[in-house]
Amino acid sequence: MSDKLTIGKLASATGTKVETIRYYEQIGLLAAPARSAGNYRTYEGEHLRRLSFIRRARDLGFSIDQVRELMGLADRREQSCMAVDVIANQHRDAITRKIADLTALASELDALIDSCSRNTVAECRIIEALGPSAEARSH
Amino acid sequence: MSDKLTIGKLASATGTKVETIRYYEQIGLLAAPARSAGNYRTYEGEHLRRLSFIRRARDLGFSIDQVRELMGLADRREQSCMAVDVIANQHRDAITRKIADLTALASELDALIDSCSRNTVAECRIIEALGPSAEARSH
DNA sequence: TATGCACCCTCTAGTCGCTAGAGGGTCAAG
DNA sequence: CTTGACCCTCTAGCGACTAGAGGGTGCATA
Repeated sequence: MSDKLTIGKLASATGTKVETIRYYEQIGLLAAPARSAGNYRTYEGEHLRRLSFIRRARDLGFSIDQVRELMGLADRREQSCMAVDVIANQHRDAITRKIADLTALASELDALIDSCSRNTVAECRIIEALGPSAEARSH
Repeated sequence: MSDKLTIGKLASATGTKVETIRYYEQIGLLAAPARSAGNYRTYEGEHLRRLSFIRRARDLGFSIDQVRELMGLADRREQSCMAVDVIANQHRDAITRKIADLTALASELDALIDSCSRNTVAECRIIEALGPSAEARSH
């Protein structure tokens, strides 16, 4: 029933690497826990909750700074949900842009790949396509 | 008619920052050019062609190491195009995976955002959703 | 009791692809 | 001859870790 955890236990409970937990402590994202007689970190249930929050937000692609902001909001519970909503929406917009960029990239690459007809490199259309553009050559 | 360029000219001709060009030289991606009497880098047409190639490949999302590999292949022109095709396809696959991940992320975020009904943070579903998972709580 | 082994500690440096800044030198125009 | 745009090197910083050196701790087993 004890909720004391070594760093290794906390790591496997949250799917985080041990080094990453120490890193989060170092940058002040996760509070430094008490130490045992042998100088081992001893984590409590609250640390587990915080780290779970951090990991989940990180998995959703929030930056460390955004996570910090979200945790600050979560702690001041009287305040409006709107600030949280704003952060989530900003992040959603960034993801939308990224997907669009990657999709455009993918079709460019597809065109390139289609044009490769297993010739020697001298005739390789991919290499050609990556070369200097026609305008650059015309000067 | 001279094709000698200062680093600034090369930068604006290729849409690269001056610092980035020096960085490419430092990591051995772009050959070091001759120097003028005043120790300025003096680039030739070949440098322009190489840097254009690099920029284009980087814009398509190839890593520096992939660019290095592609340039090596482009130089051995008698050899089969297939190695180039392989690199391009690996990269295409990585992009496909990234798009899938981001799309899944986007719908998770959408669900989160929908559930936020502008209440106080105490009832905020986004913060809840980011908290420790049900399994973690049940232990 | 000794020994082995998994785990923990700190500290430092490396990853990737640049970017920024300090502190200077060069060059061409006015 | 001065101004200002450009160039030089060197070093450190970004984000978010990751890896390694060189050591200490804790527990089980022979």
